[in-house]
Amino acid sequence: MKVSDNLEVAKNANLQLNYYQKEDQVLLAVDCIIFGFDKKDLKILLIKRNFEPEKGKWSLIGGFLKKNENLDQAAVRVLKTLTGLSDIYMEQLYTYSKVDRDPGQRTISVCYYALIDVDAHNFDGIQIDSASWIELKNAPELIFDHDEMVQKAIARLRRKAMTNPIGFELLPEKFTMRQLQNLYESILDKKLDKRNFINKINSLDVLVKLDEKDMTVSRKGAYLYIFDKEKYEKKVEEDGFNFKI
Amino acid sequence: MKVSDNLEVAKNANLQLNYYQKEDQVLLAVDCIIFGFDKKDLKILLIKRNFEPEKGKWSLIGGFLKKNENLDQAAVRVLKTLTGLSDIYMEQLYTYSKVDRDPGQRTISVCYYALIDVDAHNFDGIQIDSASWIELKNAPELIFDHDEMVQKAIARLRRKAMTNPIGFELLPEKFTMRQLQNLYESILDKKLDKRNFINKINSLDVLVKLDEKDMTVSRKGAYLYIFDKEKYEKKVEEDGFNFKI
DNA sequence: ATTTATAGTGTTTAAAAGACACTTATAAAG
DNA sequence: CTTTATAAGTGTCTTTTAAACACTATAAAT
Repeated sequence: MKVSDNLEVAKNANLQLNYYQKEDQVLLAVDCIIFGFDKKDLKILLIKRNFEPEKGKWSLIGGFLKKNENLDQAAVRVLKTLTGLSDIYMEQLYTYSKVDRDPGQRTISVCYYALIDVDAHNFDGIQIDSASWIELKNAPELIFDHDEMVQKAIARLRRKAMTNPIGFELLPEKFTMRQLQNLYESILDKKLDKRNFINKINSLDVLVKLDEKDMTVSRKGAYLYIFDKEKYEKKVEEDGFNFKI
Repeated sequence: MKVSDNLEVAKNANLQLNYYQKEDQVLLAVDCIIFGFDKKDLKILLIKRNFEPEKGKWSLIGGFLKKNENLDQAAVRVLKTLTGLSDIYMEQLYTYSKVDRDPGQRTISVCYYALIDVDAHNFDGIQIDSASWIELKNAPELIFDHDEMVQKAIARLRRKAMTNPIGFELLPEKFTMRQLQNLYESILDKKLDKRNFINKINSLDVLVKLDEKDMTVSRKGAYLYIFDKEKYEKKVEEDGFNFKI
């Protein structure tokens, strides 16, 4: 008895239970672009694959959707399993489906991106030795269509960071104006005018300036700020406020 | 011999061929939100399901991904099969995956939206009697998570139409300024100032004003315009031009 | 010739974005 | 203690873009 016959038997028996007959099933992968910001540079977390196919090459982290979870949960699980991190900003990006995108097996990949404050989370939790933070600019070639995914994630991050307060997810809770500006300069990949940037940010009126200073950055030190999420949400709700940089 | 046993045998035999062992497979559906613009109103194409589950209820059109095609191709095929239309603007929107979203069977749905000029395409091609163009504002409740999909599609269309020349996909090749304004008013669901709108559009400098007039709209008649796609693309390439309404 | 319905047309004001340079606070060095 | 070095902090003017606003023009129908 051949494998295919056996599958047919199983399928046919199973189908009595289902409405959608004879449709093809596929493997659903979840791949994650993990962005981190480290003082001056935007980085992504990559791994050197220690399994086939494409063993030894650089890749995004990923996993497979399980029957009893939705995609958001799968993305959270993948991130948690491989980095130990939880309670992280994640967002679905796009679904990739080229027929031969994965030479191992027909696989569709739903891509997510995550934003992490590299400093605040100690990375003892990283479950894989082969994972490294790599500057976006120096990123190596990745397997499959992962480069395409990263490009789309950067475009999304760029757009989204200009219209939503997600940049703060990449910063420590307390940050200086210069850090915030550095972050936006990294995301947009261009220099911004310091005075215009600060005026802009202040006009949004969603930061709280602390008395505390960060003395590591200069002789003079720089005041620390925090993002006032409650205030932001209240403004959105009450005045239809639009975060816009 | 139970079905599950049989499946296990088949699976195990099969796995020698595959890299990714013991991962769950799922059904991948493709659902389409089809937008049409009919003189004054933004509409979507809906069907009354004549099959289980949820037979008799309103739904988006959809189908299932096949082994030998990617998602874009599946979306094109679904649209073609059910409406006879091809060469239509389509774009992937989002992937929906709630565990119990489809009571029939565990199904993940990748959602697309399409933009159609209702007038230009004669709908003799429509393959299903049960399909109807329904004004967005009067749309009935849809099955599963289809309402959520439509909401997201509207949001996407709104954003995208403000920053890309996709609105023209919803209009006849030749259109009046008023039609274009009506379209944007429908998409944004708010009134726009006629003079400001025309000034804005003219400043973009991507329309060609024809000598021809549409005499059906008023005694005076209204000049017809066409979108100059070549000019637009040249501007984008050469000057980094940004379509922005 | 008059009516009627919609097309077509500019200017002024307000708001937002962009360009631009000097002073200040503090720690470290001497 | 004085000097020095370093990045922080701060405002104004100009340009561009968005928004408010109302009358005239055209052609068909009567």
